[in-house]
Amino acid sequence: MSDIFYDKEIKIDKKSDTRDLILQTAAKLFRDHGYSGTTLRLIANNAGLKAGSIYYHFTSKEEIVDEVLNVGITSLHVAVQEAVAQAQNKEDHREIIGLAIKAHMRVVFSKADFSAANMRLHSQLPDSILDQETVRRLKYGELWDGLLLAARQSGELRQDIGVGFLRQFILGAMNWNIEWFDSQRSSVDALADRVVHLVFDGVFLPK
Amino acid sequence: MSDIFYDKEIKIDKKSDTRDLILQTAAKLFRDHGYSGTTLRLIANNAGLKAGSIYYHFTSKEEIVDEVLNVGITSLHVAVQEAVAQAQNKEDHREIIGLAIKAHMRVVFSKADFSAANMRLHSQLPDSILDQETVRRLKYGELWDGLLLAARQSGELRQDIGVGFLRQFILGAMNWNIEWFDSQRSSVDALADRVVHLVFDGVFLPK
Amino acid sequence: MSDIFYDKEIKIDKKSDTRDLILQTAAKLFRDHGYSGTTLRLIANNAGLKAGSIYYHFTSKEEIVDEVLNVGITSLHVAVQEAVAQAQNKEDHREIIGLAIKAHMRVVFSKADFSAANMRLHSQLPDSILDQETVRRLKYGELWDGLLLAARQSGELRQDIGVGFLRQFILGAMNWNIEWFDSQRSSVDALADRVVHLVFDGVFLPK
Amino acid sequence: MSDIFYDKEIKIDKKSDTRDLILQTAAKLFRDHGYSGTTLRLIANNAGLKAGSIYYHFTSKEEIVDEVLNVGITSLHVAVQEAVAQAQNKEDHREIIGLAIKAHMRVVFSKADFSAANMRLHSQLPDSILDQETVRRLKYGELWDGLLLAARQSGELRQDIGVGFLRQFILGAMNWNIEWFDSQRSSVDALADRVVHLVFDGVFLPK
DNA sequence: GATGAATGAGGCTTCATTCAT
DNA sequence: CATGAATGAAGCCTCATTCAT
Repeated sequence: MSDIFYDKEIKIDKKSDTRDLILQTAAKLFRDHGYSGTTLRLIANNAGLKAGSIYYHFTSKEEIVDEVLNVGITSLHVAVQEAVAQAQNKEDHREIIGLAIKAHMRVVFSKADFSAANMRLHSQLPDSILDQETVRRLKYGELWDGLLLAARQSGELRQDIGVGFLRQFILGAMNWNIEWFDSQRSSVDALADRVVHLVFDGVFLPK
Repeated sequence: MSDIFYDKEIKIDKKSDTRDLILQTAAKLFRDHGYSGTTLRLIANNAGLKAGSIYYHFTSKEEIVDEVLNVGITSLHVAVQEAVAQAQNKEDHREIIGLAIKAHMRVVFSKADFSAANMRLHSQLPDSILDQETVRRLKYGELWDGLLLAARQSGELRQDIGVGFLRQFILGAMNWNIEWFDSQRSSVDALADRVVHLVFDGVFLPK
Repeated sequence: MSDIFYDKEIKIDKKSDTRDLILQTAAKLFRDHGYSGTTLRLIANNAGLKAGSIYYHFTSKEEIVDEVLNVGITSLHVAVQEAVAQAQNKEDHREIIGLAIKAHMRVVFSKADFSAANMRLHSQLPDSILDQETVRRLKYGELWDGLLLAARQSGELRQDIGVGFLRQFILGAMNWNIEWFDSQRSSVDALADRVVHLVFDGVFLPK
Repeated sequence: MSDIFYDKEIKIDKKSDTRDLILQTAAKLFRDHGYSGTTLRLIANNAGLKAGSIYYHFTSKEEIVDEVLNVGITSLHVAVQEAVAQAQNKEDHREIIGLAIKAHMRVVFSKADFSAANMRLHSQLPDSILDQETVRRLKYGELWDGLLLAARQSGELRQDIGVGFLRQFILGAMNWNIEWFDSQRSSVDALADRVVHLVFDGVFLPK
């Protein structure tokens, strides 16, 4: 995906327009129909092409998923990293982690669907892709673990539950929304605020 | 699924043994490989049959998924209902909802995989099945909404967030574990305890 | 190929009829159109099937070629071996090798086309098959080398040319006929007699 | 093929360099992979072009094969004719035919592969090409028949076998070597000498 | 009840070919 | 001259499904 982060240039690369279009289309379809449920014909038709034409841009279906997954997790990684960097100097871990959650959720619900596809496809992937994807996921996990560890050491975070489990809890609270939330009709930012609130303080009022 | 809940009857129906075996096998495979990724031949072979034989017991692949999904959500519904019933007279909403969470999670990780399949398959279903499944899901949601509404009205629950959203938050916290938790190696009950803890009180200590 | 050598039984194996039919059809087509030029659809149609049905009997196109090649070279090996065995006690190497040549040619032009396919396909095979086929060919070559070595040691054979080259010369003289000879219109035995004659004594009269 | 025989002209046609390159590349690939096994993309890549570019020089794949075949048989025809011409005045038919055989073999193993491709491709050709190619082959056959007829009438050649069959025997002895002989590692001239020897006098010593 | 055998539809992929640039 | 990009047809193969046995 060559132009997902560009800001000013109107067109960096005319040539890769179709390639990017295929990726965007594929991401959306993968997100909605799963790996096997997304056929190349489906991708092609939705991108205004014939199935065979895809092979001018990609060598296989697997190459497409792999790139979709990669863009998805990379977008998340970069966005969370940037969000965190802005609040790095502060010592308020609630704020840092809150910004991370909001960044993650904003990306997951952004137009391209890459990140949503990534979060959803994992269990359906063919073995040939799983390995690379797992590595990328681990790295993203480490980013979160760093944040959580710092917060824990500062004493603000609950101590009785392991960092790994805390990370999974937060991921679940964020990603499950893909299953039901309609970002066309409601504000993702408002959703993210509520997620932050519940993740931080729970559903029950303190006694 | 004809015999998943019976206790005392020694055999309801000898004939349906194979049918149940097919369903159990299918549930596990659906859970792991998704809808399109699970072929009838795969189900048949794993059940010790040939593909054609399945059609003596079911009329189509869709009938199989539909029943798997139905058993899955029904098991959840029944289990949660029973768990709640035992604590119904008490006024402690923390306990009631805690029991509900544990019941849900125990079923999701139970051997048969029906409930896990249900939670995972939703996005990959063909349209022909979606409607019935959506109805069943709604009913299960209402069960939870009842619990949450009572707790909210009692004043124990956070008031500033809608019941529907609270439900989704809890579902996310419970179901995401399917994606990573290995129930062969760790205790589901211990996992459930931590989920209850975090869902109730959040990851941060009260200030 | 399960029944290529049976004599009396009318049907050994009803089940493998289709399988054998596919092989026979494939052999003929491979012989005439080469490896890539022979499509599964072509094989299927000529065998009265639809393309997909072939996969009930074989797992891939390569499995089909491999078996065709195997039957082809095995038929040759067995036929030549038997022919030689009958004249083994004699010391007349002209007769032994003459019988070998006639046996090879009779098999190459027999109805099934397996041997003809084998002789022709070699250069077009995918790498995945080449290895096994090469092994089989080498064994067949060794059979001939044995015959030629014996004849050479007896003093009857020309000494100034290596056995390996003699073998290739004889193979060429026999197999080239596949390219032009029409076994429907002329006698293969008469052809074989002339081949024996020329191979043994050359085209020029002794001076 | 526009410049395969020129000696003196420095450049007939600069433009046709690429055309010739394509033909040379195609000849080699056709020889090794057969007709269907040789794709235009393969030819293009090996010639340092993109597939589409070939269509500036040729109107179709068939035109390419046709020209490759034509160059192949023409090279043979010319080479044999020239070889024979030099010895025409002599009455020694052994020498004349020996020179013809050596000329044929030298061309078949020469770098360009056109003749080798011709000898090998025959059985895999699409109908649309077969007719023209057959005509060319017949003419080449007549050249040989002339030589053989003269030798036969002089009494030197074996009389009991038809000229047509003698021709096929000699062609087989020459062409089969394409299947196994590695001209990079051994001398084609030495090979040709042995072929001449065996073709003329056979594998057995005269009794 | 179950299986062997077959099929039509459709999946991923390759190919010869076209054509605007 | 050459290429980038696309296409329709076809290639190999898999799948849900059928049905006689």
